[in-house]
Order: sequence, then structure tokens, then C-alpha cells
Amino acid sequence: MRATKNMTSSCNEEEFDQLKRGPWTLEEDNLLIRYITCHGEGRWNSLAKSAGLKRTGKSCRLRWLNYLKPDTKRGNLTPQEQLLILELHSKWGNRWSKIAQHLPGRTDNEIKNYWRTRVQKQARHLKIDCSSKRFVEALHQFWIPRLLEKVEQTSSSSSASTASTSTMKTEQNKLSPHSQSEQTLFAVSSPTTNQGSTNSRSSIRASDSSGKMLPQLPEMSQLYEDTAFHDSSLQHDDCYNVDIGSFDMMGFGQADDMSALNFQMTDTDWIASGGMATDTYWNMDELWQFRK
DNA sequence: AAAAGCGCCAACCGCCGGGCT
DNA sequence: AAGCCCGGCGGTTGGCGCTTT
Repeated sequence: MRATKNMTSSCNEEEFDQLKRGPWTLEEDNLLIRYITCHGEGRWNSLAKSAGLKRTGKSCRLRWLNYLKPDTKRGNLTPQEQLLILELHSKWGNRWSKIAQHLPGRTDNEIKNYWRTRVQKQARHLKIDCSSKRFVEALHQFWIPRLLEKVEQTSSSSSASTASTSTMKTEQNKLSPHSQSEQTLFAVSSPTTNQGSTNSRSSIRASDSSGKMLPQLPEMSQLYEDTAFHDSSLQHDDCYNVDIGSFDMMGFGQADDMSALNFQMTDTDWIASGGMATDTYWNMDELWQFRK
């Protein structure tokens, strides 16, 4: 796709042809940072020219907001941030910039990428529309409880306050007639090898017919105020990359409603091993390596 | 070791709304 | 009221790097 003339209406054809595209160089970054430090941001088209950058104003704005701005966070999203994204997306849908406003240091682009690469990937695995009620229910029943557990683990391990996360967990348990261990039972199978892999499975119902066990979303915004959430030790750490990864909710996409679903473990030995209490539990990709 | 496949993310694009003239 | 410009937004894509074959 080629840029059209009208999007760079502030420049003539010759200038348009000279505009640079693609990855930013260190020199360009320095120019932009220096200029904004001295003159502030805004008026992006004239800023681009004044700073001596052969870029569109839009490109400069994007580079600044998504990458160069001093308080921009890099690295994986924490479980808390992921929870917040899930909650806010369920409220607002694809309003990325609005969601980003509630995650200081994170950009709409980053959140959008997270949603598309991680969350939507799961929807594809499940063969259901990620905007469907069914997928929202799946998130509530499987992903969010797992994230909450991880939040609690990280909160306690960092010896910070766990008050709000404990409250959230309590709310979860109140809403669920089942024990936590039951809730953590889900099908584990390779996305590439799950078909026909039915040996040594145990089966358990994860929901009663009332549907009441679906947890209500706690107020994640409140969680964000938790001091643990601001613990710098929790930032930029790969081990907080929580992904429901490759687990497969067998038949989920075909079931008429949540109550009809069976969630199956493919390896009961793994349950008994106590592995669920470790970080491995949170990384299904590692789990598959373990199983091989 | 090389090729192919895949996932992630930075950057681009078109569209839209608001402000200004 | 109409046209223009600008900034913001959400969707899309190209390329890099890692993994698998």
C-alpha cells in the first residue's frame, strides 16, 4: 500500500517523494528527542520539518508516543496489566487508546498487538469469535482465574500488599461452587497433536448447569492501585509473561453452552506432580517441552 | 548448516472528527 | 456552510528474529 497524496497534504509532491519511511535510525530518534525536549510536542507536521526530519508528522508522533517518550514501558505485560486489559476490553471493545489510558506507560499499539497476537490467537485455537459471548466466558472461566493466581503469587513473593488480590480471589471463590483445584482442571494437549490423543484422560465437569460459577470480573482498576502493582521489581520481567498458550478446551467451540462442556486433563500424573504451583504452570509452551 | 515456517511488533495506512478560516 | 488541516484512532502489514524441519 502506498501513501496517498492527501495524507501528507502539508507537503508538495517533491517533498512527498523525499519522505523517509520504515524503521527509525538512531540519528532520527536523537533529532526528535532533542527537538521535543526543547520545544515540546504537538504540531507534528511543522515539528517534523523544524526538527529536520524527512518524516511525516504522523510518523514522528507515532515514534514519540510509542517508543521515545520517557515514561514508555518496554517488555512483557504483567499479569495485572493483562487482567486490566481483559476487563477493559470486555467493557469497551477495541478502544485501544481508551484502554491504554488506564495502563500508564503502555501504548495503544502495544495493547492492540497483545490482543491480536495472544488473545485472538486463543480464539482461533478455539474456533470461536473472540468478540463472542462464548469467548468472553472462556476468558472469565479459565484465563482470568489463572491470572489472578499469578497475581497473588507475585504479590506474596514480593512481600507486598495482597489485600486487593485476596479480595478478588475471595469473590471468585464465593461465586464458584467448586474448589480452586477443580477450576484449574482444563484440557492440556498439543495444538498440533491433540486430535486422537485420548489415552489416560480424566474427565471432570468444570461448571454446573446454572452457569453461576462464571466469576464476575473484579474491579481491576482497583487492583492497579495495589502497591504491588507498582513494584518496579515486577516490571520488565519475562517470567511474568502469562499466556494460556497452547491449552486446548476440547470441544469448546462446538458446545452449545458452557455447562455442557467437559474439561479434560491429558496427563493426570502431571497434576499430581505439583507442577501447577510452579511457573511452568503458567507457560504452556514450556509444558509441552516438559511433556516431550 | 541451511531453509522454511511462524510469531511478534514497529510502523504504516485510511478514515474520521474537531477546530479554524 | 463549506473546505482545509491536523491529530487521533483502529486496522493492517512488512520485516526481523526465533524455532522447527
